[in-house]
Amino acid sequence: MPELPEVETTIRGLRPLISSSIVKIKIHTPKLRIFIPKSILSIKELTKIRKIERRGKFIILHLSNEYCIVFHLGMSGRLRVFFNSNFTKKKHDHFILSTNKEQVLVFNDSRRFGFVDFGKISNIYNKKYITNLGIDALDKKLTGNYLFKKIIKTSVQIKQILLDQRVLSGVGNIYASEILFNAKISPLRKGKDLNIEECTQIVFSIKKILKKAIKSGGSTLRDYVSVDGTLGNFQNKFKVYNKEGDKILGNLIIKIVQYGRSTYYCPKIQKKF
DNA sequence: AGGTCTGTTACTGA
DNA sequence: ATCAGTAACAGACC
Repeated sequence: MPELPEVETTIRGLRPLISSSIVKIKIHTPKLRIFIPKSILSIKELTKIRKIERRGKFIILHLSNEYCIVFHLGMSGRLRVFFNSNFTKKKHDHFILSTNKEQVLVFNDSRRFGFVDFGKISNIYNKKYITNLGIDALDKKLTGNYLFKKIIKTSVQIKQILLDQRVLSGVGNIYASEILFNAKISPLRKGKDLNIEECTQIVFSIKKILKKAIKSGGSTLRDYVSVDGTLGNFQNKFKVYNKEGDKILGNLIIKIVQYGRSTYYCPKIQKKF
């Protein structure tokens, strides 16, 4: 589930690490979606964490030496920060970083679809997983006109387009349904059939829903928690996700499968034609 | 026991 | 080249 709001909540929780220095790194499980580079163990003691950046669903810790550590949370990845004295290693704690301020940063990921990467900043920015990213969903440069131009020729359905990180980055399966409900656009509409006004509405809804979700600390399904262990709240504000059979003003919410993923929507409110 | 799940990539065949 | 469908990754949950 970690989509943009959960990743952004995580980043905000990591702020106390800024200007801390790394004193120890421990890899417990090298084999995640990609292997954790062994070179990460060569980080010199007292290298500083300079700043923390989000790109779509990626988290980048910039270090003082032109290197950086990248995290992707996949489906079940979580980053937690503990004080030394409060920390005991748990199941699926794959990567642990300790600082000179008695902080412990822990990457836990039961399904191991996430990853930890490390390298020179310039090399990381040239990696495919970064260069392929479309404009960040919360970037001011994401406009209705951008979306319109990007999808003008495609017959892919809009739900799938929103999940395509190459078009825009940050939206995942849950928020895609919520966004399209908010925009009153059917998930089945094809990209090339959407006009500029509809694209503008969709972009408006993307920003509105994602910002609202960030304010709620993201959504907690199963066991997502933020860096300090607090739960997200936005799942209580879902209008359609996981609401199959519910009614909104008498209109039924249904579940369909698109591209192998579930989509929830209200056909009465989100008309196809 | 079997189906489902929040992300992403790679492969197939049309 | 583009698109839809499927499988893969690995574990938890129902």
